[in-house]
Amino acid sequence: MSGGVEWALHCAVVLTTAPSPVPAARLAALHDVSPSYLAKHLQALSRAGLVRSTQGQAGGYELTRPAEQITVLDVVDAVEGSSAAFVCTEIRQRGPCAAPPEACAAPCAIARAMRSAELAWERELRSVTVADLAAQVDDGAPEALARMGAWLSGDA
Amino acid sequence: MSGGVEWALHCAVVLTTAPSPVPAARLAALHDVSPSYLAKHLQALSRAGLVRSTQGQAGGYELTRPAEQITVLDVVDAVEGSSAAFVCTEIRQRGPCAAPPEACAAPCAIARAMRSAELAWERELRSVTVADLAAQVDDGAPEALARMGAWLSGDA
DNA sequence: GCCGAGCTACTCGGATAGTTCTTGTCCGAGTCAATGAGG
DNA sequence: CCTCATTGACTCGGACAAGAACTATCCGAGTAGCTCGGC
Repeated sequence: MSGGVEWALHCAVVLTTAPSPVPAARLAALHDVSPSYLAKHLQALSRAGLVRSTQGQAGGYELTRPAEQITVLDVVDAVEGSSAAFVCTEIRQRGPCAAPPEACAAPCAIARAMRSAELAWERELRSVTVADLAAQVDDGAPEALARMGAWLSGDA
Repeated sequence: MSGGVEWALHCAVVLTTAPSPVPAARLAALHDVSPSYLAKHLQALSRAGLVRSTQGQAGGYELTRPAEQITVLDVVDAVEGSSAAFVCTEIRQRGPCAAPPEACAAPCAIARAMRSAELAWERELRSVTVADLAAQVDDGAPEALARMGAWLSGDA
């Protein structure tokens, strides 16, 4: 899985506390990661409609919806692409013992099992929102999130 | 996800019906895939202890356990490697607002959410055995599996 | 003091190289079965 | 007819290239705010 998913999720969590737009460069400085590369992933979030971008001075990124309405799956799909990890190439229809096409209306048993597992994975990620993550962070280290929000808004 | 997982699963299912060892070349011919590349994945299965390999004439691969004792997760882990897809790089400990190391004994909320999803995925794959897959194939197309087994053992 | 045109500086967005991982291929080491000679 | 050494061919196993995807970077298009002159 792409490592940018982790960055995007952390950005989404800290954006929860920022009242005004935050530039990508500042988000990168907060996490000490490559600014240019982080920008790429933030663009993916923007294309998916999770964040809104404003240009010019005092511009940056901000969430478009309340954090309670953004699931972890939304962020992962935005960065990774929503395509399934396992793709069935229908090899049962190939070779000397190929199954007739009319018998292949339904996906094969292997594809069904893999799809079922992916659905379980998605269901789990859909059950956690960015707001939940922020609440857990605040439970573990109170005021840490607030300090980050203040740092993003104000001083260097 | 690696495409070889599909090949390995199909091979495991058809090996259910073969009483004697089957060479990799014949498995490749049955599915009309690259023999050399399929051999690579069968070696992975062998390293994981799912299949036994015998050399020389009349050699080939055969399952080491009853198909009821081989889960889909076993095959996927053997081919893909059992490492987690999401790896937390602990970026919370970096940057100007870094969390103190003593507060990071437990994994962060993001890593927990991703891990939980992966566990759900693994649980689903662990609940399906190769025997289940074979039974479903036989339900959908009766005798198709038997025909494949006969082709593997005997004629060209 | 108020308004507006111009300007500057800052922002995002997509197009551009480098590196790692997956895909695909090949040939050598080892082994089993068949074969033929000998007893 | 039985035994056994030899041969042969077939098997796996790991080492070797090609392509794609991820990682990392840069510069141009566009915009918001600030500045300065005019009214």
